[in-house]
Amino acid sequence: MGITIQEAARTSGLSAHTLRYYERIGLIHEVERDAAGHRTYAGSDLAWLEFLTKLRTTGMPIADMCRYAALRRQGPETAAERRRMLEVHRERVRERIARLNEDLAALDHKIDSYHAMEIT
Amino acid sequence: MGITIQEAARTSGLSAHTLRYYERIGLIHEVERDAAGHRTYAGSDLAWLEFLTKLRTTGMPIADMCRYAALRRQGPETAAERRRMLEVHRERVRERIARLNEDLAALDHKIDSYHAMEIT
DNA sequence: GCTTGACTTGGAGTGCGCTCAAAGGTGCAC
DNA sequence: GTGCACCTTTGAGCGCACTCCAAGTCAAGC
Repeated sequence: MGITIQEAARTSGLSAHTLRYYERIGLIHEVERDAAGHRTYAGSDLAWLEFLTKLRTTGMPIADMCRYAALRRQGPETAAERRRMLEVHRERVRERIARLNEDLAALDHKIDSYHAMEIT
Repeated sequence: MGITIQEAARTSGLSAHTLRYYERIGLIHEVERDAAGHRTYAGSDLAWLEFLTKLRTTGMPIADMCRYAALRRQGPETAAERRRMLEVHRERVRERIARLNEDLAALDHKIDSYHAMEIT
């Protein structure tokens, strides 16, 4: 029961290096070990990793993710605080998407002007 | 004619440090100097900076921006290549927005589940 | 003339998020 | 039982994009 670090790396899209690093800084809680001392990742670990990578790709700093992970380990009484963290983060993501859309429009405009240059 | 580096910093949203850094690495071409050797930024410099910051905030690496800047200095015969660079970049930006929207939806879902926890 | 303050330079330092190196343990195939 | 692949650890190193420092220049105000 539980998959190796290489399999977990392939599944999560992170490197084995990064998985160990995440555990070291407390982002992932103590992964189970087999008799040889090798890590074996459970389904719950993979689900958590998937959520973590969503936070990462949406730009949450590692430090905030650590804070979230610490709250999660403290138990259900921290649920409201975790929710607030996510809400604040969501707002930032929304702003970033809005900003990206604006800049994308400017980029479109610029590219159009290059096309115009080539035609004339 | 031309504004000081501090004013250019305020206008562009970059720091004076960063403006000098950008010039050093060739992102901005030799800014005019006054009698004292101080930089004086022209309107065209500010327009270029504004465009550069759009490239940055949309995630273009500095190295690519340098390449774009170098092509631009070479003159109009590089227009097609610059356009292609922007088109490639635009595609990446579109993908990133799409990915962010997906992750935003997942975040919404997660926040909803926290709300559900609190109600029950 | 002296202070003040904003500017100049080259090079070193910083923070983030990994990424790798070195040295060693474990278990399976032959 | 030897080789090999794959795992372990601690701690150092890296790439990016700045960011700052030290030492110096210059113009204006008193």
